[in-house]
Order: sequence, then structure tokens, then C-alpha cells
Amino acid sequence: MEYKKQVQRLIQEFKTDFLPSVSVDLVIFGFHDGQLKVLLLRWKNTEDWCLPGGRIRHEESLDDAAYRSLHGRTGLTEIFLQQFHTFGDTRRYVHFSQEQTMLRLGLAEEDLQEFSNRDVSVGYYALVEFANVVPTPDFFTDECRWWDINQVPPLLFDHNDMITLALKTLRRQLTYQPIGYNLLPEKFTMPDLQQLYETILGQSLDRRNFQKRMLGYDILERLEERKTGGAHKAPYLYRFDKEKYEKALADEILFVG
Amino acid sequence: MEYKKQVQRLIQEFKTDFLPSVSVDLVIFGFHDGQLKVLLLRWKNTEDWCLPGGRIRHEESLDDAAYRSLHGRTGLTEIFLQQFHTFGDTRRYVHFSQEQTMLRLGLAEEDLQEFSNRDVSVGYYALVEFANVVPTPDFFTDECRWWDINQVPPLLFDHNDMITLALKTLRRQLTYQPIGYNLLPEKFTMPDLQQLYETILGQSLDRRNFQKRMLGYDILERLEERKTGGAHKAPYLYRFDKEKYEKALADEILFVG
DNA sequence: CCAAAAGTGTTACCCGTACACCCATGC
DNA sequence: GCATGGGTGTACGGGTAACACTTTTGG
Repeated sequence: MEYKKQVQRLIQEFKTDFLPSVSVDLVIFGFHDGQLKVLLLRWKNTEDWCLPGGRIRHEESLDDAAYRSLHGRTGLTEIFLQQFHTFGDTRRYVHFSQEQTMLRLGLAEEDLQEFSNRDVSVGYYALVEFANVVPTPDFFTDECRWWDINQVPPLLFDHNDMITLALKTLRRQLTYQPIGYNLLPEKFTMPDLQQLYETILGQSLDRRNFQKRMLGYDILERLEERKTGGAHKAPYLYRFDKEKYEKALADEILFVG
Repeated sequence: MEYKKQVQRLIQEFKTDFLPSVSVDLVIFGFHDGQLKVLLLRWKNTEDWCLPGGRIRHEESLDDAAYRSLHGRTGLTEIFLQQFHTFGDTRRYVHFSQEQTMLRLGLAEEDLQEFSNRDVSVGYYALVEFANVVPTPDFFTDECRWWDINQVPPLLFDHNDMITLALKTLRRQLTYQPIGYNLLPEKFTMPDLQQLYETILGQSLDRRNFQKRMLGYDILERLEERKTGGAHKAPYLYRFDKEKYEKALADEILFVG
């Protein structure tokens, strides 16, 4: 019954330390094996998956709350994180009224009210370096792992819609901002970068034109060869020029996909 | 003391009927006299201006709440209204702690707490037809009127930032969506439309190229001449083809500024 | 008749797209 | 040596940007 006690403590904490009615949900994108991935959580004692999220402390900014949640689930600190939409449809919670899910979490009947209140949720999406993430479940979840973007199961609430919109936003952002800094390892090859773009956009691009465009943006720094592993000709390694990259982000110019 | 009683009733209503911690703020754009305008409110017995806003009923969606507030301040029903950002900085409220402003509103000391609680606010921007708006103050405000976008005074909270970001979003939207349906009268001339674009973008455009581009989008319907008023040659009148306009909005293609 | 505004068409240049050849590496 | 993948350059075409002349109307 130690567990039940902890649940009670948490619920109490929700009431005292956090803003009511508002929450944060995260769509965390990673890139691995030529596939775009999303980080999902599985609720305790259920087969129900959902997005990571969190609540906002009274003295904490919205962005800080999102960062805190992101850090909790991934262990990462420096990451690209951006708000993309706030969800406030009342029907968001129809799915949630399946009380069985809640009961399996170990909530008492009287706690259900507290949990099934209708929230407005601010959606953030994050781009993270796949290899650096240590997926970590939170108190109410058993499992935290990557899912292929094309194989996401039906999620709780409106979380499937959130992923769809986050992806749409990401694609649009690709057309006026550079992307890759937080999705690729420090050093990467031009084909790596191209594969990332192709995966996000869902279409293939011309190898030569892609390279020309990327180099034209003047945000890449070419290093030496990479030798190991690869069969065939060894491609160059590149690194983002952080300063120029940030400048391009701020300028928001050109960058047509 | 009828007033004080009403204040009490409203505060009670806030606690029971509305979501705590969340509010909605509106940046309402109008276009008049070659200038972009914003609708602002002046608080009772003060010289403090701010954006119109509102709160969300328990059973009401976020969008509906925004529409309800918009309707209350303008009398309009069919309008372009879009969420652009959610503001959750804790420092939003530094300005607000000037209790004098609150006291002038007729709030008792013990109500201050209720009002100066920190909120997360969802920002919406609206495009409305200037001539159709009937600016209407609400209970806590004495005055509601249009301000030139370039002459907005220092506002309460972070409302100046909100306007800046709303304008930025509007400008970007201009590059991938048609605009004008809710900002111009039913019938308008090509120079009218161009002036609108130039005002929003803050730069002048080539007359001929502009016309070619607009006609190329295939969302305009040309009518007959306009005779009255104008010295010089009479320009054609146009009207938006609602159906095609909506389609272009949905498609989100091209439209480079 | 003149000034100011609007309607219309042509040209030029740039950029994005399409495309081909050479080089390096592993089997 | 051959298949696979990567590095590089060129030529064409479409669309945007620059630009000029004619027409109308009021004073």
C-alpha cells in the first residue's frame, strides 16, 4: 500500500503546486535508422499509450515546464523545443472517461474527478538526437519507448491529432528554417542530412541539388573523410556552424523545401 | 454600491463557471484609411490600455471562448480567427502587481488575490472588416476603440509582445495563404487590396506584378467599374470567390510574398 | 490639356530542376 | 572488375522582378 500512499501524495501535490486546468504535452521527434520516431509512454497496468506531458508549477514559466518534462523523459538538457498549438477542444477527453484505465492506475474513485477534469493543453514539439536519449517512464507509466512515426497506435485523448499537427508544423518549418542541429549527431554526412530531410518531408530529393542548396545556406562546415564502416566511397563529414545556424534560425529567410 | 455587488457576482462567477489559470487574449486587426488598426480596451477609471480577452467556460472549447469574446467586443459573427501562440511567462504579471490599477476597478483587497493570480493565456488574432465593427467595452472597461498599429501605447501585461507576435504571424501567413476576405469590404479595387498587402508587409510592391499574382491565384472575380468619388481613371471592382478562396486557404500552397 | 492614377504586356535574369560523368571502396 | 554509392558541373526552363506605354478622369 506504499504505492497508494504515493498516489495520494502526488494528487495532493497536483492540487497545491501546479496550475489547474492547464497541461503541457510533448511530441518528441527522434531520427534513427532512416525513420522518424516519436517517444511514447505506456500507462501502468494498461496497453494504452500516450504522449509525455506535464503540468506547470505556480512559479514556473510555460516553456520551463515543457523543458522540465522533456528532461525527465529523455535526460537531455540542450534541445530544440517549440510550442506549436494549444488544444482546448472539450471532446479531447471523451476517450479519457473510460474509467477502467484510471482505476488500473491505482486511483481511488474519489480521485477520478481530479484526474478527469477537462484541461487545456499546450503542445510542444522537440527535436532530439536519438542516440543521446535515455527513455524514462514517469510515475504513472510502465514503459517509455520510441515508435516509428508511421506505426503509432491509437493513443489516449487527442494525442494522435497532436502528432499529426506537430509533424505538419515541422514540415512547414523546414521550408523557412534550417533543421538538423538537434536531430543528427555532431558530425554527419551529406547523405545523412538528406535522409533526414527526405524522412521528414516524406519524399525523395535530388542528391546534387540537395547538396548545392545546403551548402548555399552557408551553415555547414566540412571536415575530413570518414573511413570506417561504409562500403563504397567515403563521404565527407560535416558539422553545423552553430553561429551561422542560429543566425539563419533567427532570420527565418528563404529555405524553400 | 450596486456596482460593488456586481463585481462580487462576477468574481463568484469566475470561480464557478470558468476554467482557472487559463485565459484568452485577442489581437483584432482592422484595416482603415490605409492603416492597420488594433482594437484595444481602456480599464475603468484608468488610462491603462490592454487587449480584449476572456475566460473559458467549463463546457466550452477554447476556440468557442475566443469567438465569444470576439463577438462581445465587435458584434461580429463570421470572422477569421486563429490561434497564434500561448503565453506562459511568469513575468507576464509584473506590470499587473501595480495594485492601484486593480483598486480603481472597484475590487476589494481580498479580491486582488483572485485577480492577480498568474494565468497562461492563449493568443488569438482576428481579421475583421473595419466598417462592420461596433467597438463595445465590457464590464471592467470604460472604452473600446481602434488604435493605429504604429501608435499603440504601452499596454498592461505582455500585450505589446502579443501584438508584435500576432503581426509577425500575420505576415508569415501572407506568404502561404490568401488574405483580405475579412479585412476588406465585399467589393474592393485592386489598389485597395494592394494597399492592404503593403500595409501588412510594411513595404511597397510593384503594381503590375501584384495584379498578375493576385489574378493568378484565381480567387478574385472582376465586376464592373466604380465611378463615384475617385478622381482619375476608375478602377475595376473585385470580389472574392468564396469557394475558391476557401480552397486556397485549405491548400496552403505557394503564395510567396 | 495636363497631372495623377489605373489597365495592360514584354523582357531579362535568377534560381530551381533535370541530368551525366568521374571517383572511391568492398566483395 | 564490377556494383554501389558519393563528389562535382552544366544546361534548360519557368517564374518572378524590372520596366514603359496607353487610357481615363477631374480640374
